[in-house]
Amino acid sequence: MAKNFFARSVHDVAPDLIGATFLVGGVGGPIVEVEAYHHTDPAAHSYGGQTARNAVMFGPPGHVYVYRSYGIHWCVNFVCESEGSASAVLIRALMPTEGLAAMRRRRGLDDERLLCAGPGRLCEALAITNAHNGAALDKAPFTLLARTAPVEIAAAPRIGISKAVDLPWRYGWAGSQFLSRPLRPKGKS
DNA sequence: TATGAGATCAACT
DNA sequence: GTTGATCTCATAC
Repeated sequence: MAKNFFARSVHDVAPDLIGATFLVGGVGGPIVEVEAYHHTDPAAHSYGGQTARNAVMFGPPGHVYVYRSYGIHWCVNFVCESEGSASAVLIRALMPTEGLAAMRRRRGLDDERLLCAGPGRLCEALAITNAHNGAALDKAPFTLLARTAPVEIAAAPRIGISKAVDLPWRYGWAGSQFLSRPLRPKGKS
């Protein structure tokens, strides 16, 4: 995947990541769910300026920002358009297709649908830790392949945040069985 | 099925 | 000292 893929607005990059194949050490699959964050967004880590934790978000695009959430989980972001804007895309879920045995072993689960349905789960399945923080996406152990077929993308409000809750900056593969939550913003079945 | 609390740590105030 | 871009398990309908 071209490096300048990430040298664009998060709102262009985020939808384009849906359907792109993300592998760590050959383990992973097509991304089905992401969320966009940039520094003008009160819910973003980069909101309010650079700190020790979010320094990677202020660095060059095409890199990985990893942080610990709730003391337990790791979450991965892809850094975008760094030109003073410090934005990133949170990878929330993907469809497990490569290295299923490794993912099942790491997660201690059989249910394919739950292997990568959520940021913390995804990181555990792909063995992502803060050791990867700041690493470049175009180098080992990472592999990122642009989607080859068009996909139906839906936007919805983000999850698990307390600020800017209504901003529809969560993007997902419509109808996928591997989302952390169904995408329909309103209404039920 | 639905709701609620606990786990556990690094960064921030 | 407080707070999360979360997940899992237990208990209650």
